[in-house]
Amino acid sequence: MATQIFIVDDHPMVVEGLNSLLNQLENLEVAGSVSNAFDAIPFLKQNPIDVILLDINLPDISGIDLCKKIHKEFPQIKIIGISTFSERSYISRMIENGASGYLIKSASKEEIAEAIDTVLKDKMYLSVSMEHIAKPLSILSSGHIPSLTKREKEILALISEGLTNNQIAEKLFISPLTVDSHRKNLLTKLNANNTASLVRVAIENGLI
Amino acid sequence: MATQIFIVDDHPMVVEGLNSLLNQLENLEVAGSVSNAFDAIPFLKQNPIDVILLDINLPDISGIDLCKKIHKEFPQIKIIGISTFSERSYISRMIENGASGYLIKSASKEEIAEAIDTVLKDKMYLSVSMEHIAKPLSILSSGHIPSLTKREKEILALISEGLTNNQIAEKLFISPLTVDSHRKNLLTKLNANNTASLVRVAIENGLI
DNA sequence: TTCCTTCTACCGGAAAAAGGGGATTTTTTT
DNA sequence: AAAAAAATCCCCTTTTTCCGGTAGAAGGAA
Repeated sequence: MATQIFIVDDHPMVVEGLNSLLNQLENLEVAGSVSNAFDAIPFLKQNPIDVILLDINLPDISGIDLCKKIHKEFPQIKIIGISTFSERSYISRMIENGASGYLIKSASKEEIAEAIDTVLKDKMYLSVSMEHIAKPLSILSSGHIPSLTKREKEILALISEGLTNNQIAEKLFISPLTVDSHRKNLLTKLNANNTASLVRVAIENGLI
Repeated sequence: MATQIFIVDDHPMVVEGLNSLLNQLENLEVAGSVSNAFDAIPFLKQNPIDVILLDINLPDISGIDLCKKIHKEFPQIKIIGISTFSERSYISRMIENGASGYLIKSASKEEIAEAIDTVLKDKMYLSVSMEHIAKPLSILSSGHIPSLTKREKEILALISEGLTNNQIAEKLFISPLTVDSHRKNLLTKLNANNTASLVRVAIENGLI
C-alpha cells in the first residue's frame, strides 16, 4: 500500500500545492488534510497515516504543541514540519518535540520527496534550502534556545518597547540596579553584545 | 480571451496551489510563473498579462520594489500582493507602490476569485481574512510608512546586528559622526526613542 | 536541610547613545 | 541651471548602557 500522507496547514494555496505536487510522486497517497490542530487528532484516530506534513503556524494552537501531542499519541507517525524561512527559529523546537524533519515552503518537489523518503527510513531530514539562507540563526546553530525566567521575559519585553532601566524599575517597583542585572543576564543568555542585537535575537526567536 | 494571470512566488508549493486553484475557475488562465523578481520583467515584456499575483517576500529584491517597477512600466497590469499574515506590515507599502489589492496565503478559492474580479473592475481588494488578525499595525494604522534612504536602511541593518557607531563607520569607510547623524534621523523617522524600540519597530515593519 | 534557581541589590569605571544644535558636499530631480 | 534630497562631518552635554565583579533573600526541589 502506498505511503499515507496527511497535511495540516491552514493555507489552502499550500495544501492545494502539496496535494498536486505529491500526486506527481509514486507510492504516495494524500489521505487527507485539515486546516487546524483541532481537527487533526480525530482524523489520525480514524486513518492509518505514515507521514504528516505539519505547518508550524496554525490558527488555534501552535504547530509545536500539536507536534508534541501527535508524537506522544502516535509515536510511529513521522512528522515533517513546514515553515516559511522567516519562522525558522521554531524549527529546532519542532525537532525537540518529536518532528523528524522540516521543509521550508520554497522546497522543490524533489526535496519534498526526499524528505518523506528520509523520515520513513527513520532518519532526520533537514532542508538543504535552509543553507541558502543568508544569516543562520546564532542560537539555533548553537543548538539550544535559552530559557528565560518570567522576570527576564517581562523585562525583555519592556526593553523592546523602548523603556530605559529607570523607567522599567519604576514600573516594576524594583531598583534600577536590579533591572540592570537582569539586562546583563539577558545579554549573556541571548549572546548579544548590546540592546540592538538583544532585541533582534529576541524577536527572531519568538521571545517577545 | 480569458484573463491572463501571472504568478511571482518563490514557493513551489504556493505556485502549484495557485495554479491548481485558478484552473478550477472560469475565464482565467495562468500564463506563467516565475520564482524571482529578476525573471519577472522579461516575461511581462513578452506576454500580455492582466493580473499579477505577487509574493511580498522574494529571494532577490523585495516584492515592494518589484511592485513599484512593474506599476511604472506596465501601469495597466493589476497587481495583487500575496503574503502570510506575519508579514502584514508590508501590505500598505505594496498599496502605496501600485498594488490594487492583497491576499493572505490562507485565502480560499472564492476569495482569490473575488480578488481578481475586483481589481479587474478597477477597484481595490482587501482580504477580509485580514480582519481576523489580532493586533493591527502601529504604523499601518497611523497612516504613513516612513521611507528610508538606501544609506539609512544599510545602517539600520548594521545597528540591528549589534554594531556600534564606530564599527559601522569603519565598515562603511565614513566618520562615526556621520553614522550618528543617520542614527538620529532613523530614530526620528521611526518615532523611536532609543535603539531598542528602533530595532523593534524596524523589524515589525519589515525594514530589516 | 541543603542545594539550586530566581530575584533582588550594589560598586566603579568605561563606552556608547541620545538630544540638540549647525554646516558642507554630493547626488538626484525638476 | 536651480532646487531638493541625501550623505557627509562636527561640537557639546547629559543620559544610558556595558562590563567586571559581589552578594543577600526567597522559594522550590532533592
